[in-house]
Amino acid sequence: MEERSLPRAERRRRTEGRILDAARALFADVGYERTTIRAVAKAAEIDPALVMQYFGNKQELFRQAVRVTPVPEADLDADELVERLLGTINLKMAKLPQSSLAMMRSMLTHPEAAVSAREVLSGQIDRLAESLPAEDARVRAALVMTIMLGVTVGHQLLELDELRDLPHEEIARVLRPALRAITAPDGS
Amino acid sequence: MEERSLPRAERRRRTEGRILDAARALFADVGYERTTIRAVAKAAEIDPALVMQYFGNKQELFRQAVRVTPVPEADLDADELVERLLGTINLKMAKLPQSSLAMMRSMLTHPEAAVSAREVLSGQIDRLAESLPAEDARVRAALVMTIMLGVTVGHQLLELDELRDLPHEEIARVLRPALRAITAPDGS
DNA sequence: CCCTTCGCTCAACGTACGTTGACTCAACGA
DNA sequence: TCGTTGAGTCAACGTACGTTGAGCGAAGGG
Repeated sequence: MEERSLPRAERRRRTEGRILDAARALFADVGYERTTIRAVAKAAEIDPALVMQYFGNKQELFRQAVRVTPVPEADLDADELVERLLGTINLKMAKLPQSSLAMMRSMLTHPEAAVSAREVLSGQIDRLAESLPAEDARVRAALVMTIMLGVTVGHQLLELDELRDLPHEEIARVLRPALRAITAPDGS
Repeated sequence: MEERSLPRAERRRRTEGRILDAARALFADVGYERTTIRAVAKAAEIDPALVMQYFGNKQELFRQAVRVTPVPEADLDADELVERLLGTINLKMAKLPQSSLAMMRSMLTHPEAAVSAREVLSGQIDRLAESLPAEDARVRAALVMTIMLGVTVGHQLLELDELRDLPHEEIARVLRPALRAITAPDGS
């Protein structure tokens, strides 16, 4: 399959994909403000104006780039959810999805990214809180999620030397008792 | 003491103070990129050009605004350090220093803020690691600090509903066992 | 084969920003 | 009192950005 003269639909799909990939990479690396339409276009090897034709404006490009398809999960108990969370750190070592990194990178400085981040976190807090017995379940669930947020930020975005090249099992091993201490108040 | 006609030195001091206060507030609220010299000047009720005369450029203004005077602390053991950390959450309820919030708000999108954040965190990780017995002290210290980072981000910057108006004692109460689980590996 | 559709480029507009240089005027020192 | 210093203002420059509209050329349908 040569580069030129593909069916129109296919050609459109590929171009849109290249734009989204380039946008995700840049949003994840430098955040919303420092990512320019021009830079996205150059990375996707097209003209800046084409980005506008595809997505209308920068805001909408960001929206599409970070759109995360929520994975419907079966009912899990607290311990299983904690393991699932610790597993996402694993994922992170091999790179958390660019869309998530893009959202996290921008959540402190771009209002709409902040809204998305709050929504995603609240959703996960709700799900975790449901499987916690304590009456302060929401507080505990929120703290678990902010802990994961902080570790991910330090590890993936700030790239702290102390965590950078650490086998994910070790992070999980040290973190597990801490999360358990929150999810299982007085020893389960 | 009237507003006009103060001694020159005093007048200079006050103007510089107003600029720095305005800059800190804006950097803390919207981050480095969205904070404009013009907005800082308007908040300080002066001309934008005066900001340049005082600080040279935006980068240097940010540097001065977030400059944190590190408090030299006595030697503390791990438990005392954890309590100290939990206490800073207390401080946060009554507002963490604007300079710290400004740095945190910008750390994911402004390279120099990221460097500062890493330095501050590394310093605290070092200090905490010294008072931890385990051989993986640095990893444990790093995780404790990223946990505090995440809770602070969720609480102060993202302002998650679940944490927003929560008495700091409650956060500390739930968080304490988790931090202890990391600093005191197999029960101290 | 021709007309339409459409992916794509090119050149440009308007704006907001950081930054600069010339200027004003009151405080200051002799 | 007079010349100098320095705080503060004003108008403007250059630039980078998001965004737009006209146009080109190949694909697609009749």
